[in-house]
This record gives sequence, structure tokens and C-alpha cells, in this order.
Amino acid sequence: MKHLVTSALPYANGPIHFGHIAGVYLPADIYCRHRKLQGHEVMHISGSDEHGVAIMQNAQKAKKSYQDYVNKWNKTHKELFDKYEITFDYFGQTSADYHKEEVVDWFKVLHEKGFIEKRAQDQLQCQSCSNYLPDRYVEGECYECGYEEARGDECPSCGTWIDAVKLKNPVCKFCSSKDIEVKSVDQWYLVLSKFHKEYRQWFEGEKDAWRKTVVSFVDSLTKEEMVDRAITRDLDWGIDVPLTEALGKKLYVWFDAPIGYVSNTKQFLKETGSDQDYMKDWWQNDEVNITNFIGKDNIIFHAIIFPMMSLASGKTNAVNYLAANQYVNLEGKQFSKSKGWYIDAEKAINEFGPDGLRYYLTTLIPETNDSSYTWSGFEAKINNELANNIGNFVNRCLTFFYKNWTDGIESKHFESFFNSEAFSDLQKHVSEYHEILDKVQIKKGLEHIMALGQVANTYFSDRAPWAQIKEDTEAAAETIAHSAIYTFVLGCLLKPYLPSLSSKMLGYFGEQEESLYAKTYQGDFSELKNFFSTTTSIVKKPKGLVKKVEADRIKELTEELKTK
RNA sequence: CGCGGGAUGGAGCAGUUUGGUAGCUCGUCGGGCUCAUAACCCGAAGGUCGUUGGUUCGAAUCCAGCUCCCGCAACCA
Repeated sequence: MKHLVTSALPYANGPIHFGHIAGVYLPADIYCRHRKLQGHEVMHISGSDEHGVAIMQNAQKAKKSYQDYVNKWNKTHKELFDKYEITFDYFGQTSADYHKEEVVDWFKVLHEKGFIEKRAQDQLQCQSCSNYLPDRYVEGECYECGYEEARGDECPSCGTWIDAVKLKNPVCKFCSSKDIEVKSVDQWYLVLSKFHKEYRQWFEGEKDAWRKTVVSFVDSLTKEEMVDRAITRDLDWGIDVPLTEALGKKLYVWFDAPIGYVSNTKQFLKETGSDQDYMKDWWQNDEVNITNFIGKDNIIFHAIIFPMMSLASGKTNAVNYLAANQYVNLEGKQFSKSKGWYIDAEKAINEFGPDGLRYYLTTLIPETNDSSYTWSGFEAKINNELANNIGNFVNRCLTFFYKNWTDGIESKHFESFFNSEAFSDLQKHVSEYHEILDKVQIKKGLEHIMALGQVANTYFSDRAPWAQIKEDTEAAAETIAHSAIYTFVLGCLLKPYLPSLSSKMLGYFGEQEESLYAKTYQGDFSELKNFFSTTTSIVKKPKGLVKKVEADRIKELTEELKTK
């Protein structure tokens, strides 16, 4: 089985925060590393989403060209992902030519098949700045309840779905002008209604494996009908609609963005000189399992619109597993850059490093609920769990090993482990771990590893090697040998979650072949047994595996937030 | 009656699909140990599972009503 994993294209319009990382990129990265270690062929695709009105506005504010503006954010995002050890096979840009080509092709096919139609639409146009106003860029008086600051899509006071054209006294949010006129404009619509039956058939077949949060939402949106949706805009930044009668129109950002998964796959294969075909070998290949990691705000596009586009055009297979997560808040309130309610993810990683943050953010992955980042939570998780359980175990075991058996421990002490009851328990534990991660239960997988850490600690304490060594060095050697095996296995299992920490742990056994780590990860211990079939020693003195975070620093950071 | 999600010991969460003595991590308390990062091991306390009513021999779980919180999700990415 091959795995095609996509992470929502981050919008090239601002910094990435913990919500994005814990909700999308980190779980996707962990999942990909897991599948790669299992020996599967995996492709992890993402890239910047670079069109849309918000980008235009902010680029103008920053007095930059659109292209320079999105390039800057693309670069910033890539650098941040590197620091978090989140890796992609390809991280592209939707403003690139290769992407445009692919999008135009999709449009043409859907158009030819009758799934894209031209319709006249009433739209508001600001006569002062001449912009056509998307719903979020117009405010006015609600025609239901009279509330004066109703937005173009929804009245915050009475909850009515607003038809922007009917708003009383509309105000342009671009330039604050009140000189707004209603114009009839042609736009092209994606005719989802035509595909309703086929869509439902597909959805019914896939939904059982999906999360409840996705299924009930999508079901309520598509059960009765599917509403057609305009996919073109009158803008000057975006992909041109490939029809002569649509001069000046651009494709709406969400028509083009998900196609980015496909175009980036194509570009990746091209740049790496692969002989594989992006369609035949990946997107149209029934042996490929497609998983999309997204936030809950993107469910409509990934569960409804893009699958419809894929299936109706016949261009690609649709998603198999939609890993949609909820939101991560900050101390219970939603992240907001503009309100300053925000932690700089780059500063944080520079200060605390990837292991601590990846660990804590993993425990925050909002698989069923919104979750909340707190500095006190960070402190507790790192110090009380990661440092005390794993960090301290490795340290106590390997320090003891290093001090007392400089020349190594004989193989027989290791080999006895593989005939013990503890070994069959370990095998069972690892196979359960795989079942969990195969189901994309990333948080639970980490908990399972931590439980193994406790097994190791208990074993060590029960055997009390510090007492054994005074009376029976052979018994002590066996205890340490078995504990060292636990360390090694823990190091392998932590590879997807904490690559840095894992390398440090495994590094004490000297540099080894990747296949040894992968096999051990898979629960195939034959190579590991072979590895320990000679006298084994620790190559350097263990020290400071997981640094604790300082309570005072946490206080400072918490205080810092309070002032915002 | 816009839509969806949530409410479980002090904190964070699992369990709800397929009803059967309420589980995990952390914290707290008591004991043990001294190899290790004031760490580790053992034990204990602590919950009428938001609320009201219903179905049932039996409800955190199913049904109905209510309350509160989060999000906006078909023109916000």
C-alpha cells in the first residue's frame, strides 16, 4: 500500500501558530514518519496557498507585489516547519506556473463535462475603490433585526444568513465608502447539484471510517441537496479563467488550492527525476491510500467540493481518510494575531527546541475536542512526563551501564530477554501500537509509548540493579542489558514523534543501519537480537537527554500573556 | 427554532457507534527505594459522567426537553 498524505496548504498571509502545527502539520508528519518506518512508500505533499482577497489586501498594505508577498510567507513557513522537524516531500506554491497549468486543465475538463456553468449574479461594487465586495468585505444594517454592523454573510446579532445585496446602508470594508451599487455580473459556477447522487453514493461508502465531527457535518450539508457555488471572481490576482468570454476573471482561491496537492505531486516527481507518473502511480492508483490532514474550517472543501471535483472530472481518486481536527486555543481563547493573543511559534522553538514542543503539541492534537495550549500545561507535560518517565529512565539505565561495564555487557545477558515473558509482552505492546497509529490515533499512540516507558521503569525498580551489583554482578548485568533493550526499543518507537530525542537515545549504541531501527519499529526483532549477539557497550556518557523547563521562565511567559 | 461540536474526580482527556460494577495521564496524600534529572516503584483518597424527565431488570452510553461553553463552516483559508 502506498500512502499519499496531504497537509492543508497554509495560507501565505501570516505566521503559522500552534493551532496549525498541532492540528495539521505535526500529526501529518508523525503519520508519514510512521508509515515510512513501516516500510511503505509515502508521499507528504503541501505548499503555500497564495491567492485570494486577504492576500491582496495585505500585500497592498505592506506595499509589496503580490508575488513578493507570498514568496516571503512561503519561505517563512518552510523555515518554521524545518525547525519543528516537520518534513514534506514537496512544499510548493500555488502561484507557480506548473500549478496554473494543472488548474486550467481541471477547469476545462469540468467545463466540458457540464459541471461548470455561467450564471448572472447580483454583486455589490464599491464605486469609490471599484472593488467587487465579497461578503466579508461589506457591512451594513441587518434587514431582519436592524442590527447596524451586520456582516455580508451573517448577522452577529440575530444569526440570519445575510444576502449581502439586501443589506441596508452597506459600507465597503476596503475603503469605508458608502457609495455602493448592485451590479449584475457573470460568474462561473461549480454545479455540485448535478453530482448530488454520485456524491452521496461515494460519501456513504467512505464515511464509516471517518470521524464523527466530519460525518455529521457533511451529512447535514449534503443529505437533501448540494448547493452550486461560484468559483470565479473579479480580481487581478489569481489564475485566469481559461475562457475567452471570461476575460479578467480569476478562479476563486478554493477552486485552485486543493488542486495544489495534485500539481505539487507532479512537480515533485518531475524535480526528482522520478519515472513515476503523478496520476497513474499516485492520484488515480487504487492501491494508494489518500489521507488529508486539515483543520475543521476546511471540512467543506475537502469533504465535499474537492471530492466532487475529483470524481466528477474523473481526474483523480478522492480522499480515503479525512483527518480533520478541531482547534487548539491559547489558554482557552482562540489565537488572534491582531489582538496579540498569540505565541510566536518560532521564538518558542528557538527557546525550547523541537522535542519538548513536539511532545506537548502532540498531547494537544484536537482529535475530538478543541484543546488549549497553556504554559503551565507545557511545563507539566515536559517535566512530569517526558523528562521523568523517558528522559530519566534512559539516563538511569545508561549511566549505570556506562559506569559499571565500560567494556560492555556480554551477549548472553541480552539474549535471555528474547526468551522472557517481558519480551512477549513487548511484542504485544508494539503490535497494539501499530494498530493505533494505523487508525491515525496519533495522541493515543504516544500514550502507548509512554506506558512502555513505565513498564521499563517498573522493571528496573523491581530488579534493583544497585543492590544486585553488590551481590550478584551477573544478575545486575542482565537487568541492565534488558533495560538497555527497552531503551533501544523506546528510541525506535519515538522516531515519528520525537526524531531528535530518538536519535540521541539510539546514538548511545553507536551509529547503526536504518534498517535495524525500522525493523525494530515494525516489531520485527530479529535484527535487534542479532545486534545484541555480541558484547555491547555504551559509546558515550549519557547526559541531559530531556532538559526540564524552568518554573520561573514559565511564570514569566504566563505573565507576558496576561498583559495582552 | 441557522449549523456543527462539546459538558466525565483538582487539571487535561478516553469511554458514548454495539446499554451491563466509571478508565488513563498529571496533581494530592501515605509508604518504599537511593541507580537516576528532588527522579523512580507501591498503595490510597477523590466522580450522583451539565440538568430534568422517559425507555429498560440495568443508562456516561438510547429517546425527549432544558442550561452553559466553543467555532462559523459553502464569498474568513
